[in-house]
Amino acid sequence: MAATIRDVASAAGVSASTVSRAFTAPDLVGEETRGRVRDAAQRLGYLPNRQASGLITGRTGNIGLVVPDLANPFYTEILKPLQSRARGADYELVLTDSEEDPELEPVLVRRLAGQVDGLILCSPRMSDEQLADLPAGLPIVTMYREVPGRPCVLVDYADGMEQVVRHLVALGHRRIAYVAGPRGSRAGALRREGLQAAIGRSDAELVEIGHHPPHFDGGGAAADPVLASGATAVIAFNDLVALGLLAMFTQRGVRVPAELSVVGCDDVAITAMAGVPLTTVSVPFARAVRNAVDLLLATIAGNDAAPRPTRLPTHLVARGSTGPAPR
Amino acid sequence: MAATIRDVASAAGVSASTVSRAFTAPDLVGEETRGRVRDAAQRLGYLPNRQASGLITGRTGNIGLVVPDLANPFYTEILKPLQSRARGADYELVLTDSEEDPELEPVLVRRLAGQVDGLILCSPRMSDEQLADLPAGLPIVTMYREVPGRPCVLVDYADGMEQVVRHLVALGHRRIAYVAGPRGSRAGALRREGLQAAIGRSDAELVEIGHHPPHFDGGGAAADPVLASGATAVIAFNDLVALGLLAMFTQRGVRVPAELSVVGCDDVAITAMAGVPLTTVSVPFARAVRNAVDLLLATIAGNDAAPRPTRLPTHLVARGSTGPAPR
DNA sequence: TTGTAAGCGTTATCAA
DNA sequence: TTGATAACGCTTACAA
Repeated sequence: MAATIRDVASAAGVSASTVSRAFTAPDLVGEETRGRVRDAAQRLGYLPNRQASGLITGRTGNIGLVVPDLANPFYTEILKPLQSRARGADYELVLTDSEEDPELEPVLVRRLAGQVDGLILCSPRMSDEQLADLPAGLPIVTMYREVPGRPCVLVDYADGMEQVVRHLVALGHRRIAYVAGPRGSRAGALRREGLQAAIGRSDAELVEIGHHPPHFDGGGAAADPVLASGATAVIAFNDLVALGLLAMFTQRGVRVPAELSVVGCDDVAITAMAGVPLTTVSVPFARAVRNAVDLLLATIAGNDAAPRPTRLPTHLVARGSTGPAPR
Repeated sequence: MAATIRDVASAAGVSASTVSRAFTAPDLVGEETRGRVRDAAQRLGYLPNRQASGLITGRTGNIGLVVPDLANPFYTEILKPLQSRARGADYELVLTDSEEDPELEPVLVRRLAGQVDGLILCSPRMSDEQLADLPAGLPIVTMYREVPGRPCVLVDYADGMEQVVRHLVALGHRRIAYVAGPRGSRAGALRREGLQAAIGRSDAELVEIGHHPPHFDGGGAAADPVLASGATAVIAFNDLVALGLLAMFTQRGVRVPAELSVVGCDDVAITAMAGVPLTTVSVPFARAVRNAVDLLLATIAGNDAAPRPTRLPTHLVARGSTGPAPR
């Protein structure tokens, strides 16, 4: 059995309370005593039992993450920085996949509620009502979704789209296709708005190709409609769709970017590894997740700052998939 | 505040123990009573406090996962099936990145020990001694690494390499290059052994290109040596390296597979999305992780089966990056 | 079938 | 600066 606080106490010849204090409030303990306690603990391999301390302090030492789909690189991209920052603050990370199911999400949140000190909801799919109905006392930070009264971290997709349009127009493109993502997507709505606004300010025109699944195959399915549209450039909902387009264009013998330019969105790690390196809108994943964790920790600590959402800039990364419009 | 077992008890007009039993051993409770308790619990939104029950049962309801690098798709690939299976068994998943640090791993394991009922160690980097020194009472299953006395899930890389060699030889390749991974890699050792054995049985020869980092950039760096080697086919340590090779070959104007065939290893999701779809050795990720979870749950339950490691088959997936050897 | 009471390992309060 | 003691919310003998 693992050593308990009492084992350490008797080994060090002090009471359990002193051992407890030696770890949680060292300055309340005499220097010499503290040394003895530390030694005894070391010798016995004592580690405080988090369940027991949590029972009384009400803290678990865990933070939870809920994402719609762990198979989507967009969501796994944040894992490394998130885990790292959590550990830095001495928290463990509890991971949950909501299977893109809006109804499952609130259930998962409630289930996790007792086992974490706070939650990061990444692109939650649940309705605004469900989001508002979440236990008020539970610290929650959302990413990529705005929730009134809760801290959230957003990225400026609209501006990213503006940059894309400027880039394409500068290259001479005047007819630009857009492959939309799933119908209900909030991120999609933001991108489209930004896109339409930017197009409106330019002398180019936008051809909407319609909604497609946000995966590689979705891009494959959209390729022929894009070719039929007569556009010289296409902007995809996200990088995976762009990669799907790219693959199908190759299959059709359409050269990128000589005949057609392709732009993705998000800049997940693999975009740079594609056959034709993808021009895309870069989301500052590491920064976003750092912000989210910091906001969450502040909320857990009771510093209810951040009434305004944090909005992070995006920027265009021009790689090999875009070039001058063909004449 | 969240409702406690006492709140439910008084709401249902029974004692706390009855409420407890109604959830943990329903058949010990009268039907009518059970109904009243359930109703009251529902009404109050009661969820048992895991810390409190864990304190007495000694269970946490968590299983931990330790991986070397959360930014590596090879490790994120298992997340979805792992999380899913864990949830199916009513466990939460606690995620940890060991930063490829052999010394950090045992520390993390010990830290997690108190907070999980068992651990899955994915490709642990620590030494055999450190592995053997881990707390004996802690249920642990390793993936991709054999540990005497512990259940582990392995995949048959040697046979995968055998299949690759047969495939390439059948296509007429007689001079085959191998780009090795990091020097200490155990997976690499297995692959190389299988490779050498298979080459030995064939009439082809193997050109070893030397050790490279197991990432996209490692592949880029290996590309020129491969070209200089005169090989007509190259097998890479893993898919990322293969993708790096592919990209650099494209840059050098070398056509794949017309002039050179390329083979990866693992079949992470992105291989099928590369510009030239990659021929690779497929690791049955979902099956492997299901096995690992099942072994872990059995070990937690005290069914110390599985003295023998589970060894899963791999299979070659021939895609577009391999073709007949040039004359 | 149900209730009473003890105790899991810790922290917090209070007194010394 | 330290120690007794009472919680925290739950499960589990044991008794009824």
